Formats: sequence, C-alpha cells, structure tokens
Amino acid sequence: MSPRKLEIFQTALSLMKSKGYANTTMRDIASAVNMEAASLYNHITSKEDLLAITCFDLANQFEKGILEVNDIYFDAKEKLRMAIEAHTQILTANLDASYVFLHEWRHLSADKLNEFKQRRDNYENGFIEILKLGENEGVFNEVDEKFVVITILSTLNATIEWYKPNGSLSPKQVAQKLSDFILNGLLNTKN
Amino acid sequence: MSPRKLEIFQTALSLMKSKGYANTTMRDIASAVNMEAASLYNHITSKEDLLAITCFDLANQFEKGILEVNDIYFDAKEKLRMAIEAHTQILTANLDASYVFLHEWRHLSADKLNEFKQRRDNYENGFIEILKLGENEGVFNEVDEKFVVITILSTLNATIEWYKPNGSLSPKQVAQKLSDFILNGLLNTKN
DNA sequence: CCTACCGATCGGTAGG
DNA sequence: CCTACCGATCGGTAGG
Repeated sequence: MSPRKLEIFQTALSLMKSKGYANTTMRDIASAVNMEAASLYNHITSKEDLLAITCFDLANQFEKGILEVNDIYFDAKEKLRMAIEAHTQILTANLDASYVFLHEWRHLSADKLNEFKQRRDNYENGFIEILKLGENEGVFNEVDEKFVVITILSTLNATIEWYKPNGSLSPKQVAQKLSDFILNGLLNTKN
Repeated sequence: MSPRKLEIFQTALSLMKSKGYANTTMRDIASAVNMEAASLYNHITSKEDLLAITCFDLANQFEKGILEVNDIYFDAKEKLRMAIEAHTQILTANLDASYVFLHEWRHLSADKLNEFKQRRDNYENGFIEILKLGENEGVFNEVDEKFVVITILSTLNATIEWYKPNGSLSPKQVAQKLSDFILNGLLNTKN
C-alpha cells in the first residue's frame, strides 16, 4: 500500500470513527487529505472498499490469533488468557480500524456481509472450544457457552472505548486486567 | 402517543435496527406503514426526532432505575445486583429501541449529542458509587472503577445481541446470570 | 490529480 | 393523507 493510500485509509477510518460510515462522505475524506473527491478514485475503487478492506483485514488478524492460540497451548485457562491477549493486542494496535470494524460492518454489501458474519461466527466458535475444554477439565463453571462468549467478547471490545495508547497500561497489562476480571469476577474472595 | 404514531415509531426502530439510522429513509418507513413519506410529517416533526425521542426516553428509564436502586438498597452487592436487574429489565422490554439507543446515538445533532453524553456519564457515575461503596466494605476487589463500569455495562448491553423475548429465560433470570458472571467470574472455585 | 458534471436519492415543504 | 416538487448532496465517471 502506497504512503498516499495509507494516508487515505487512516484519514477515512478516523472520520468514520467519529461520524460513522454513512455520514462520512468522499468529499470529507478528500478535503482531509487535501485533494478533490474525484482524485480519491486513483487510489481506491469505492467507498465500500475502504470499509470492506478494513473489516476483512482485521478479521484475518483475529482468525490468525485464535488459530495460533489453539495450536500452541493446551491448558484451557492458559488458552483463554492467550486468546484474550491476542484479541487485545489487535484491538489496541488498530484502534480506529477496530472501531469501524465493530460498529460499521453492517454497511457492507449483502455478499460481504454474509461472509463477515460467517467468519465472526467461526471466531466465536474458537472461543467456545476453549470454554468447553475448560468445563471438561473442571476449571470453568458450566455455562451457556454462547452467552459467555458474547459476554467475553463484549468485555474485550469495550477496550477501545477507554484505552489510551499513550497511557500507562501496555496492551499486555490490559489483557491481564481483562482476564483477571473475566476469570475471577468482581467479588473479593479474600474476606 | 396515538396508535398510528406508535406504529410509526416501532416500524422506524425496527428498520433502524437492521439498516442503521442513516440508511433508513423516510420513504422506507413510510412504505412499511403504507403511506407516503410526506404523510409521516403529520405524525412526527423530523427524522432526527425519531432518534432523539427514542434515546432520551430510554435515558430517562435508565436514570430512574439507578436512582431508585441507590435509594432503596444499602448493601453494595445487593445494590449492584438490583442495578443490573433494572438495566436488564429496560433492555429486554425495549429491544429495538435499545439497539438504536446503543448504536445510533452518534447521529444526534450537536446539542442533543452533548446532553446525551452527559447523561450517560451521570448514569455511569451511579454505578461507580456502588463500586466504591463495595470496595470500602471490602466486598469488591479494588479496581479501576472507570474500567470496570465500562466493562459491566458492555456486558449488560450485549444482552440485546442474544436475548430472545420468547425464549426460556425471563429478564430476571438473565439479570441473575449476568450478576453471577460479573461477581464470580468464569472460574470454578469449588475445585 | 483536477475540472466539470451526472443520475439518483435524500429530508422536507406547499397546498390541498 | 396525497400529489407534486424543491434544493442539497451523494458516490462516482469522463476526459484530460
């Protein structure tokens, strides 16, 4: 991707994060990178492409993450911690893109929307495997896995609402906090 | 609100849930209620009004809930459980409206957007009070309250992604599951 | 990378 | 509640 194309993507994602996909016009993006709207089409093929490339690039990263985790680790608790860490690393390294990915995917055209939903389901199934393994090991509570996986992912994804890349917490530390909360809950068990 | 106006609101919210606010046109709404777009304006004043009324009606309900809970209960753990239950009751009783409230509030005009954000912050502060009380009592872990309140609310709000109003779980049972998960986490502590 | 422009569609109004 | 319509704006193309 050329520097100019990268600039267009980053600018577009930043605008879409604050105004939404539908309210971000090609003219908005163009003026933010100091060109005319028509000129954008020398770098990208359509507005939807900005969204689709962003969504599927992140989907690739998330899928790669869960596959590696399920390959490398064997213990359910460790698997879950590492899956949470992989997810958190991707989110925090791509804050604007993640925001668009999580909030604007509905604007994909029908074909791409179907593919997107299917790949999201696959990703959730990767977590469900870990939960089932942990239940079999007696390490996790018996739960409705679908409920818990949505709960866990919602918790992880909320990171983009409060995470400051220049703050005091590294992505790894964020992942640690998230894992601790998900595994142990809010109650103080030392009393 | 007249029956016809109610029908327009419910239809509009259902459309906005599946297509988003920006992609739902007045013509879409009109044809779904078998009238012309121009006729809608005999019942509502603008498209944004549909959004604004929905958002602020729910905001009122949420605020009323947390105020009552903080009034009636004294024990932090019970307060948290009851705040979770109030939140869950409102979500499950207004699934389409909640979806629009949670995903489309960004499309409010500047003035209303500011008011909305401020009231959301107030609501979060209601939960933060409970968390601080619980920490002082030694019942809750010492946490970063801002992190935890966003995590908790994300967990609660995810309910609208999987809850089926005609399924086997009552809103109260859902609230129980959510509270258990948030308080105790995923780990099986009986082993 | 720009000028010039198009067809489509939008939220909303006038007038009945 | 409808017909008729408007001004604005949109994503995108032609041609250079």
